[in-house]
Amino acid sequence: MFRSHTCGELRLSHQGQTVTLAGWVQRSRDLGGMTFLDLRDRYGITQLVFNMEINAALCEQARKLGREFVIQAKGKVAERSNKNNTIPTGEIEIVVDELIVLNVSKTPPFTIEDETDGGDDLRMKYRYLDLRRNPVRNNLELRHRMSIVSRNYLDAQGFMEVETPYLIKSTPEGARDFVVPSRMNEGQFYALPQSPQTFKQLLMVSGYDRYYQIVKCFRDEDLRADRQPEFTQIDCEMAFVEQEDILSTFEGLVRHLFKAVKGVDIASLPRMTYADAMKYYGCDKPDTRFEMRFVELNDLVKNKGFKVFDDAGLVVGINAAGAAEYTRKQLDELTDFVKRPQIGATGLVYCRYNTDGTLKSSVDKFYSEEELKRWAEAFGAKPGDLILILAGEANKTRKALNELRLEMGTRLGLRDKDTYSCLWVVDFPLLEFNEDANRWFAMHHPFTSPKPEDIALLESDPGSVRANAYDMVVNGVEVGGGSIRIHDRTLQARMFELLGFSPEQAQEQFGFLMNAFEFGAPPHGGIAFGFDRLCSLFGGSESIRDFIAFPKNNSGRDVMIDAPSPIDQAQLDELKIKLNS
RNA sequence: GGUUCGGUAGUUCAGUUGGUUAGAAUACAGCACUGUCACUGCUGGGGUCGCGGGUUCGAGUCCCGUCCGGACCGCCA
Repeated sequence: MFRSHTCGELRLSHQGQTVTLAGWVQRSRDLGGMTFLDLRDRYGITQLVFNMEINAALCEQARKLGREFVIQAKGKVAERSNKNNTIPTGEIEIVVDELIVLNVSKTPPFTIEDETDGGDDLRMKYRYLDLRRNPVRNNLELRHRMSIVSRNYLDAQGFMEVETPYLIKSTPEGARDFVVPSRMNEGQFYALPQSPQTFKQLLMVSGYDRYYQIVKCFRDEDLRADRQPEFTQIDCEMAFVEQEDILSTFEGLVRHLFKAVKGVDIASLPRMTYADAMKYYGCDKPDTRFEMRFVELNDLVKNKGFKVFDDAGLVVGINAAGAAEYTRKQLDELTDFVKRPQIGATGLVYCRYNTDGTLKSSVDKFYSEEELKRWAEAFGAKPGDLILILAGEANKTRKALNELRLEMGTRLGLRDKDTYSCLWVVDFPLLEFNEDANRWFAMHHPFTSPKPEDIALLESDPGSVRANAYDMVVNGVEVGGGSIRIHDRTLQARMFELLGFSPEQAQEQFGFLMNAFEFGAPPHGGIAFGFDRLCSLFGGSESIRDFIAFPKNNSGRDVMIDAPSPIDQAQLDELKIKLNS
């Protein structure tokens, strides 16, 4: 062994012991007559000391060591005369009498410190150096804990981890597939799974009635801070269950994770229907750390001569409690915020409830103080509050107000990252109509079952059919989602028909699943959690990249290994692939 | 596909109305220093101002294009 101890474990109780440590040179402090050297590994930092009077040659050797040299040092644990109570090993140091350089290092392009001087770009290029830094390592350690705790919980609940293939079949629904050419089957391609969806359903048919897998999934879509082309899911499926069984089982998982990893007790998760989420928060993943619910004003504001409101499909607002002191400048900022093309509102109406009880609005030319008072009542506003109102086409306006609500929540400090508000959003629509393609698409996926009481509507009004589908939302982040599946071949075939598949196409794409359903498929359903997102949420970060050892950048590139990259003509030839550019 | 912000020393950044030899901090190298722990002090080296074109007597600075990176919209069953 290269070491008897790690750099994080020696204490005063080890005083006098001869130890051998190995690690990286964090920093040296050369005082002339003596040299101090901080030795670092995954576990901590231990100070080595070299003294010119005791061993001049060794001291000279130590002075030559550069940052990130890998060394092995043997010596005696000694009590420090000047202790450093900022680190756990600060009471001791190693009086070194043998020093071996295991490897030299070039000067790293950025400092390997908690507060590094390196920018994101550079740190990604040298990710293996970035991973030496404490903040990044802590994130990966958190991820490790999360995966262990999840596995233990699911194992204790009788779930069995089964691996499913990565080289599978491309399917038309959903995200764009990553494809892999098959050398042995000329002109044919595998696809990487967007999720193990069909396989886990087949496992239910096989009788593995509690399945899980912590598994990579692949979607070839544009990226975001919380989206990578390859990401990890905690993928689960259960047989002989109803929606309620799934919700309680996986509510249990998340509460257990919060308790075991963060020491946080989470109350039983409230439920909100999709319809309510859209009506009161303007999105299907509301951040419920704060209220500020939407209040619709159509009845109060129409036909008073204000054209913007009269012409609007929906007039809806929020009450920013305690924000009445907002200045003209701040209100203009908010107006600019909602008018940005990404948000798309045409303007912002405010109504300030002054602390003296008077009301002041940007539209008080059209509305009397009496009417404004009624607005305030509708919002439950109190003196000192600020009402913000948007108007326009209903869906667009809700979406814009959702952004404004989140912005106000941030500005008013209502989105503390150490506060957790979890809920289930349930009763999602089964289908949504896509104008461009002029057909219905499954909102969750084509295997999601409709609510039994809504099945008749499939024929008359497909858009109003609710699904047995649910999302878990924490602090405005969709951390997981799932559904009760269709296990009946006839209903599944009807779904494919609604989605515009001919029976032949359905058979070709999903025949394996529908055929399986003819051999005794049990009722089943499941859920998948976005593991990277869950980790970033627990770690208090917006970006999932911080919790992935080797992430991709905004354009899906790995800048460290420089992938993707062209391949040799010989490889293309072997695959019978001809590039047309 | 679109919007927006950025690219200047190894690194993080500053750089005035377009005007002298492009600066600071940090890192690095050298010297001095026996209790430091962001050691300290002194000295030094270090620049294709992303790239290409244009305007101008003169461009890091203005214009056009392009490449790279970040955030976002579309997209993400």
